[in-house]
Amino acid sequence: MNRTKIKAVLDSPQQNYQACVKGWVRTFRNNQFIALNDGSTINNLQLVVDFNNTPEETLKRITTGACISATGEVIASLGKGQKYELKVSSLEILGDSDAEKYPLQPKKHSLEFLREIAHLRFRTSTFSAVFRVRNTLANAVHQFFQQRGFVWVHTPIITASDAEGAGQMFRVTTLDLNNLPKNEEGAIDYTQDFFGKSTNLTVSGQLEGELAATALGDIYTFGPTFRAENSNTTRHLAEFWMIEPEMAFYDLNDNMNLAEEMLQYVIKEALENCADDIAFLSERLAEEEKQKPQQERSEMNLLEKLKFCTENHFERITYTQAIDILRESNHNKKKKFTYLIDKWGVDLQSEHERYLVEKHFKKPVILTDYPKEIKAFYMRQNEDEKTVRAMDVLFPGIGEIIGGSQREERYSKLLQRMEEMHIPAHEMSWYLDTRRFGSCPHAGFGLGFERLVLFVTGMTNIRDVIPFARTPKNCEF
RNA sequence: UCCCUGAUAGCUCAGCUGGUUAGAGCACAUGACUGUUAAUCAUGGGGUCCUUGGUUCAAGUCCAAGUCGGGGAGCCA
Repeated sequence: MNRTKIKAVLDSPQQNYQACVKGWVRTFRNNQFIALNDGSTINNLQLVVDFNNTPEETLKRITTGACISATGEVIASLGKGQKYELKVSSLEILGDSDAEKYPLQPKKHSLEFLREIAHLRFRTSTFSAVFRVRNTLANAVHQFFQQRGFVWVHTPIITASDAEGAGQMFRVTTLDLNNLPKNEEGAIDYTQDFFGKSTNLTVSGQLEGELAATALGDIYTFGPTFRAENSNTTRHLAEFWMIEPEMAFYDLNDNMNLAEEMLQYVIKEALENCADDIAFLSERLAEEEKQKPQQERSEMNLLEKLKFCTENHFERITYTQAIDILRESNHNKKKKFTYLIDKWGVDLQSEHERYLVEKHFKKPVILTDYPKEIKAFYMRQNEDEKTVRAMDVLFPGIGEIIGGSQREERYSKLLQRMEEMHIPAHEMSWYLDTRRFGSCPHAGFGLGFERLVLFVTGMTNIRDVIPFARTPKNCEF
């Protein structure tokens, strides 16, 4: 008999038919009730075993974690708590699980403990839900861009350019680290390395994305990105996935519209396609928040928060307006900020971003037109000569989820800015060629995929939304 | 990297101003029960108290260094 997925059994209006299911035992109650999960849905199928006519040896092998195959009739459940159950007529143990050694128990485990057994945490309700949502979001990102005629471009993972200035990079080499070749000056001789030069893992596909956008029009990248920063936070990974759209003929306004539309689209897709998972995660988060003092609990639950985001426009304000709001806030006047806002030009700390998003506007906020001193060289300079056409999308609980800008398309302005910021222009002639030949206004942004998954799943540590997290001092599995 | 904080049974945790044989719930094993929902009841086994060094008659408990975890900050997506 062909195997039926548990999701299909539970979703079907049919009953009183024969079916074969396969999956992993979550718990075995009362010597007759198996809660079986096969990953197709967060919901378990209850199997009812006739223990009087089942060998003692078989019953003993039905343990938490064991993999089994069961055939029988799907009937309306006699007990409460589930619609259907499978009355088992034949049962086979496909893989035993030594109950004494299997680390997962039918009880709540801490996320910290599960992180240490990341190879098994897929088998928990929480993590299977998280990774189904992650999949749906990834798929929705592609759908969104493909529907609009964007071209998915595969930018390189190994790069030779170290001029992007976006933080520490991981070195890529085949040189023998115990016996490094030296040149006449005593420095490492990279001409003997695999690529004949010093190479690193990419920190961003943006610059290559711009090359493609100034020919294909609208493009996006979606791939792994690497930062060797010694960041120990709930929002940073050394290896993460980034989505970077880049659009010819877009200005900052178009850029903001696209960012907002995209976020709302993918959240909606998750709400529609992962309703059970998100309902479970919403409940999980509410339970977790019960431990917190009243003041720190969020006003909306996860489900409400997600719906709110899809139904309301994001607030759009300039850096200058944000500074005014912050400076005039009671929070600032009562000196509750660790870093008080006194003058224009300072970079915003996360406490300020959180205040704007979580206290003042209580919704996602897009901040634009930052002082040029605190932003990257490639952002388009405004007429005021002080600010650049940058945008940061800030989300409650997450902070910056998107960073982007309209790009500086004017060759001389770009070159001047690179000189001021000590970016070696001679190493980036390939990038400057886009401005030298048929330059055009364009814009783009970078979306941290895991931060999006964090927001939609309501998880609070980024290490829990990627299967195998890479962080400083941690590269297990 | 900086600040705060933690590490005791497979898991979650208690263990007071240092003191004799380190506890609980869950898990596991055995038995009972059999329409359960993290099933229930009884009994039982289970410990490198993170590591190293120090103080002391005596250290799970105090001190120092280290390792790893958690929260916050910086960097950013």
